[in-house]
Amino acid sequence: MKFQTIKGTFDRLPEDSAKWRLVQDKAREVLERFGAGEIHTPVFEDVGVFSKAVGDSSDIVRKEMYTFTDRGGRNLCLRPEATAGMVRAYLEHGFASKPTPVKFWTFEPMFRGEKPQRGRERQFHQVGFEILGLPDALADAEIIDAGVQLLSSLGVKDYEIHLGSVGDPEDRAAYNQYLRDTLSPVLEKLSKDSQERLVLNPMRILDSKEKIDQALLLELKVKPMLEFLGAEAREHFEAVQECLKAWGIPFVIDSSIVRGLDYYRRTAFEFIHNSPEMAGCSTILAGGRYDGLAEILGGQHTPGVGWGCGAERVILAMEAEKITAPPLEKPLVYVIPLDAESMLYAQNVARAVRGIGQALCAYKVKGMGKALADAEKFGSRFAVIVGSNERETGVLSVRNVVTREQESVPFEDLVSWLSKSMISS
RNA sequence: GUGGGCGUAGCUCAGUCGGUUAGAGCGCUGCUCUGUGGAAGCGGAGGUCGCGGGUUCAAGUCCCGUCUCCCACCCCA
Repeated sequence: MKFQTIKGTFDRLPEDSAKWRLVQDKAREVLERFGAGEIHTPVFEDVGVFSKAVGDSSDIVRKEMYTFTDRGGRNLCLRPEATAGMVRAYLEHGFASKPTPVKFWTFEPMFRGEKPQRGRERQFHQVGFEILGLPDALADAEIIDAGVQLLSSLGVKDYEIHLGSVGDPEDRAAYNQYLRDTLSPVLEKLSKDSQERLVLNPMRILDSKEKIDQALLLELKVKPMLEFLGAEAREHFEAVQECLKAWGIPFVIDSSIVRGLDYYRRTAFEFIHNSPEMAGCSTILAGGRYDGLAEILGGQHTPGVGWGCGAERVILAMEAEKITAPPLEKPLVYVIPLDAESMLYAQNVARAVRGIGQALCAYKVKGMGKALADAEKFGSRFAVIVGSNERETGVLSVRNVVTREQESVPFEDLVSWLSKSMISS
């Protein structure tokens, strides 16, 4: 084979479509009930939209973005995440003058040059939901509720909501300073990765997988971020929890939640799936608050909260929980021409049926047995047999593929006959 | 980006100690078979044994490199 999909990408085949369609349909249904409008931003944008929003120090910008220059010399990139583009669109189209809040939902591919693994592709797909214009904790809670509703509508149950807060920028700065002050004296005792983290992003040391790091954190009794929240951030964090409790949404406080994207403020959360098959890709939905992002993009201050939900991962989670999607529509009829002379007539039958449903017609004349077997292989409900008798009389032989009952139906009555049988079954 | 595992037909897999023309089942397809069911029988198509080099009289098999996918990291949805 000369060509194949490039690393980290995959073909989504017809046999995969039922699950994908379910995810997309439920996202639309659930999120539009929250009042979200469907939005689609371009897959490529000015690289600045993401490098500014996500942060130059983030791994996504530093080593995972697909950037390129077009023929006009423009510096572009394939979008690595959804939020920045949606905020850019919000600003560009003057959504600030629309009633507040503005809610967007989307379902789009994202691109990151990561090393592929299960549940981790270079082109992956996210459902996104954003609420723009509301600084209130109520919006944070609502957006988490929307995530819960989406997963519940898909039948996904075996997960936990981890809730944390990264505070306001000054809280985070103070905490990072605290970490540097506390850990610098013992720099040599940290793992090599964490020594780098201490310079670049000290908070990442907290969720290091290295035992020596964790032991050291314990030994030094390093305080969690949550103890550094300012009064307002703390109040906000507690208000979010109050809402969730009031709505009976279970969650666990997780002070180790660290965002890879710099624009997050205050609330940060992750929905983490429990099944062992999801090890390594257990975060199926994640998000938080990003007040300040609009200003970074050159707009006026616009608070916002949102999340992204990885479609590939949710589908893996559904498979782990043995959830199946409803099958896609099967052919209503399979038309069988019995001789070469009936071919056109048979096609006419199929064309008529397509007014109300899916119709297939055989392209070759085969033995009756083979043809009926084909009707079943294609999954059709009825086989319509067209031979010389049928052509001469205009009365078709319609056979139920499952029950094998057969009756004669005049061509002109076929569509209404089929409609009736669809209702009665 | 680092470390490890895998790779033979569309799918699931066999292939001995390195030995002649690389096999099976399923699937696809043709015929037996021009008016009623998935059968059966007999055929056919489909492979650069992931790719490239090396060792050897001889490589699917041994060695090296490389790519993919998978696993653990990094990181993330």
